[in-house]
Amino acid sequence: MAKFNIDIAKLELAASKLRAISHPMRIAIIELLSGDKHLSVTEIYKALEIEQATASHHLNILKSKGVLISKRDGKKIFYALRSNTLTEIIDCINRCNDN
Amino acid sequence: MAKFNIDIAKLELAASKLRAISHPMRIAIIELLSGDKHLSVTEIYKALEIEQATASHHLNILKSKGVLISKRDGKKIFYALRSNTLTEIIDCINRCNDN
DNA sequence: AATATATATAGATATATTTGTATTTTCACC
DNA sequence: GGTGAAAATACAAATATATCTATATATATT
Repeated sequence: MAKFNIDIAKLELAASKLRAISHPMRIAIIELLSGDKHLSVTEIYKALEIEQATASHHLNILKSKGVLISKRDGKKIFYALRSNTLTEIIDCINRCNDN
Repeated sequence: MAKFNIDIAKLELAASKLRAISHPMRIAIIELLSGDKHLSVTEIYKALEIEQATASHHLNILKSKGVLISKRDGKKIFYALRSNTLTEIIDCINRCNDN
């Protein structure tokens, strides 16, 4: 028995969630959606000036990790933040720029 | 001018900090050091059952991103959390397991 | 200075992530 | 059913990360 009990599964889970938001483009998406905005994939990839497929890929990562939710309306699919605590975490990290 | 002003440098900075803690082993290190503990590299790599070089590598990443501080005492170098807000962030992420 | 211990670094390999291009699916409308 | 728009998926290439083994550096002790 180690002095420190390692729960690999728990660590992987926490890491995978953090990894989901550890990317400049995905942080940009989160910031873009902050303020309870609901935007379509087209609006998002045009605002961020990236390929449609790239946007779709990042949106999928964020959704699969529970950061975003999506709702179809006709041909469009609107993405939004599932909770704004995420925005707060990003803000917090940004504020810690004192190193 | 885009509707959304993108500050790449700021996004990269935030992402790089998040990436620093987005790894199971590095989260384990943070948890191991939480509670204001000061541990040597040897204590850390033995507790986590990883190679010395691997531990050194992760410790360096965490230190260079301002997560950890280190202080030499004789032959040993002790690492500690620079601030425990990091632990709080990890806790918060862990608590959000409701997806 | 020689030796032992603690940590860091280098280099190679393996693995994961990101991105672009092309294709496919889903839906609305005619 | 055919067509066009919106989004997702597949695949390949480029890039980044992680890990191992080996080696180097720093410090203390004799």
